Amino acid sequence: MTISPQAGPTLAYSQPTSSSRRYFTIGQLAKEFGLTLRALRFYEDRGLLSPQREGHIRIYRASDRERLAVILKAKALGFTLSEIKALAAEAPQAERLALSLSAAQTADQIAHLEQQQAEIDAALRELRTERARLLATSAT
Amino acid sequence: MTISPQAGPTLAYSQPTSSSRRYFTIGQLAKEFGLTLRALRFYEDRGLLSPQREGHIRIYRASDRERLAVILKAKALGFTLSEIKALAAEAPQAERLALSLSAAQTADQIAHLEQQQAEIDAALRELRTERARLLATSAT
DNA sequence: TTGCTCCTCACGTCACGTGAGGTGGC
DNA sequence: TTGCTCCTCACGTCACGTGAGGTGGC
Repeated sequence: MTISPQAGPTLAYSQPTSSSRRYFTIGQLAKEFGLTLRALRFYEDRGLLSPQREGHIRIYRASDRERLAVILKAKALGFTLSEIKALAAEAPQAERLALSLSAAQTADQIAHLEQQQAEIDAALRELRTERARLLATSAT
Repeated sequence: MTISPQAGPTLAYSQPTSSSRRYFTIGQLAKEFGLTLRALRFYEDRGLLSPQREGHIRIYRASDRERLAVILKAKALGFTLSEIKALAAEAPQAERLALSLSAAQTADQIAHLEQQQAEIDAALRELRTERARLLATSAT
């Protein structure tokens, strides 16, 4: 969950300890990351993951698992899946599993989230006032 | 944009001054509230508005306009359209254009928004750290 | 045979956006 | 005739949820 220590404009997960296994089923990854099978298949459909196949069955490698971690990290930062796909595509060859964020892109996303934050703050202020009013009224 | 001064668990817009006109076209309401025609038709499709018709053309009355204001107010508080529909249906007969919010519902919505706020706050913290790192790196 | 995990459609949800193709009145 | 506003489909977008119907191996 930490930003990678490498220099340069990249975000990445540090290698988790439990990745000693070489291959993962869709069920294993879903459980580990708290996702549904549908979500994992959807990420594949959107071109964000491309596990190998053994017949019809998906086989995820350690690199797929790392990439998934990066995807979820970026989602937590508020990027859409298509933005994530683009950011991953821009990443330098040596860091195919990371995201490439420029200072400008980072600033854009900050502005975007600050906007949402302001809307939620305004709603919360009103709702708290309203709740106080309701409680005061019912107590009377 | 203020909570109605009436006693009781209701939220409503105060009557705006420009409602001297008795009827409105969809275009007039869209412009006034900063919505698209599609949005207004969509609210109708979801059963939140039911303007009259003159042939095929929608005719909105002052009461429709007030109801729209309530809908947008509730949306700003983070309620979904189906929640808004339910809240409007629960409102007492005499306040058909208002929303009926209980203290419990208000508390639920506050909790919901606080959850979102926490996620956005966490994302913002990371993005600001990352931006600072990017700027420091590029300055070196 | 049951139970578990995996698979591929494919429609549903949320709140609209975006044409396509057409009408009515100044 | 042009321009404006209105209309009804109906598919697209976003990130999946949710069955339906079927397979493979212990």
